[in-house]
Amino acid sequence: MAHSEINCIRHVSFFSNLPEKTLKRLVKISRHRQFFKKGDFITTPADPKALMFIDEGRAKVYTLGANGKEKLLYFINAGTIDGIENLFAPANLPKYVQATQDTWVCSMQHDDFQNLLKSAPVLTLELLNEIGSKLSATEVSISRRNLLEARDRILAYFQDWALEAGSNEFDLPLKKQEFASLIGVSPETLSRNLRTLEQQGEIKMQGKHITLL
DNA sequence: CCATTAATAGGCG
DNA sequence: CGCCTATTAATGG
Repeated sequence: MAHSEINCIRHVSFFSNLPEKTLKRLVKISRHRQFFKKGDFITTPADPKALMFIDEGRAKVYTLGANGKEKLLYFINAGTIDGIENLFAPANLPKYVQATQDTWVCSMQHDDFQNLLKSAPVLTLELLNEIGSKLSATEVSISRRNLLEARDRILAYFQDWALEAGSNEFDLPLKKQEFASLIGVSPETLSRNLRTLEQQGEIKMQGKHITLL
């Protein structure tokens, strides 16, 4: 199926409610369907990218910890955007975005985007809302890492995913390895905690299929 | 199938 | 809890 530039923009929840006129202007300043194969870096500290969104595929966003190990920050999936924060602070923490499967991204240059913001108040408002929700998501993530024990961090994520799935049963949306990195713990520790949780009757687990009890 | 990657187990600091 | 290593499971070609 051919790539529709306007639909590509519209699929981004952040943009979907904008008037047609604004969408067209967004299309105009966008670079479309840039391909990255699995494992490719979409963004590195040396090559920071503009505001971008995933048209198709999936990528992980991470920084490096003191020991050089990667610390997973979050995933970006089809229809989500990333890089908003760069509009305000060009140089922030070293960030890597790496495709975890074949991925197509569309992107915009910050300058172009900012110019557009000046003449599109609705877009500006949407942008603020997006930033707000991202900020609170980040706060949740940080507080979980700092305040909760590994065991409770795991359960916190499980509860989120159960809510998303609308069921007590769901599949892990990532590899356990990646989950471990996300909650700031080694794969071994995650594995041990999962086993403990199972023994305590908190969860049931068959591979990636989790049941919250 | 074989080869590679992911997950688990156990020992130890 | 992290790091290391061994073993087993899952995955991909």
